[in-house]
Amino acid sequence: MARVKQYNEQEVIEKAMSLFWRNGYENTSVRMLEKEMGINQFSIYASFGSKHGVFLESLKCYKSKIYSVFEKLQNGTDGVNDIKAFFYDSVEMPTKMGEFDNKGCLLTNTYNEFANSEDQLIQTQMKEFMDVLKTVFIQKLAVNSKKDEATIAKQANYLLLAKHGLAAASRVNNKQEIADYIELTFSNI
Amino acid sequence: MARVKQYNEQEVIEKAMSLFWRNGYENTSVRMLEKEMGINQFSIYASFGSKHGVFLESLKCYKSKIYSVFEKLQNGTDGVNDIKAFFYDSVEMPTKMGEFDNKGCLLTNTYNEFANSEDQLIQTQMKEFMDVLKTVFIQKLAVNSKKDEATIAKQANYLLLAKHGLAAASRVNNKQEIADYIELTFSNI
DNA sequence: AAAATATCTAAGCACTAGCTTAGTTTATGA
DNA sequence: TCATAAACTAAGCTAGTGCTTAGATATTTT
Repeated sequence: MARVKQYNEQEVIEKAMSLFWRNGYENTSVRMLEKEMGINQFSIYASFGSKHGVFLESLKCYKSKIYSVFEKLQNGTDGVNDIKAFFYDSVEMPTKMGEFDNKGCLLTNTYNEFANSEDQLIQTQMKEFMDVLKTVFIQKLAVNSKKDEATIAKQANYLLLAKHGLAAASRVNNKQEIADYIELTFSNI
Repeated sequence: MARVKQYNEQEVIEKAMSLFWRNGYENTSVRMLEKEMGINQFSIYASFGSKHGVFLESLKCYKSKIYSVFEKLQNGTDGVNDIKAFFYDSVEMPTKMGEFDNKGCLLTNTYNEFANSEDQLIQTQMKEFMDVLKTVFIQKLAVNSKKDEATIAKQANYLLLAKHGLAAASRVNNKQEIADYIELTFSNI
């Protein structure tokens, strides 16, 4: 060994995540990452290989941050109400994480931004995330319910799309409008 | 007068609109516009001033194309069902217009893409569009209904956000999923 | 037919993107 | 103590961006 790294990779990735969350992937340049992460481009490429690599690590970092929220959803015993609480949690997450300028959920934002992209890696990760979410929704919808499978499937799809809409909305609309939206969304279930 | 234009501005704008619709504003370059419109960059700038100018004309062109759908919504006499039909029409519009690769509504896509932008002109146009839509929704919700104003306002907001979600969804989901989403969206209105 | 002038072509402008590299600095192990 | 090797700095690379311009081409009016 020789000279030692003057930065902590976990720390700089958190800063990168915050920037990607604020601006999305395409609207974040490596020069911006440089400033935000507080390290030189050389160090970025030495540690993460590419802008894409930084983004993948940022997604990983985000997932670990929201794990508690997702865990709460999974461990809940209140069926559909757990999903509703999850919607509220998703919207409030940025504030709770101290990311006051960030809007919506980084994963859902990414899902939307990469919807028409050819980036298979991100596409696959996002599809996995959505599939897991859908499975949990289906489980929750089945709790204490006499709904048939087809109805549950429809409602799960509905909630998944509503979650997309929420991500788009939380970038534009105010808290009250979002609350109204969530309440009406679940009044249909 | 001297030499005469070898292209029709209306025709080339329709091609530009199609490209912007497919890719969004940022992901469409002037070189791509050149190829799609079939004219040189000089001609693009001579006719429309800037990429931004081409985009504004494309939005105008799109608005005129969807006028019939919007007219149908306004002239309908079936209250909420007119809005529901409008949702279906919006999703099916690209297909009906022969734009099989295009997804969602160009205006809603633009609204989402420019949500966090500093482009005042586009922002204003989009806000106007959304305000008009909201006003119509409110009118429709009041038809043959005893709902109070507050309920109508909430439902109008809800439907506006649902329309956003639909635009995002129509870029990813299939016809059946979208139909399920629309049906559930209106099931409690 | 020729002068006038608008249109078209293609090259190039300044700038930013993601990424690389030559050369310097600094902590380490012998 | 000093060669070694990793980390760092800063400059630069290629390719792509929106936009401009010099010069060739074509159509119209006199």
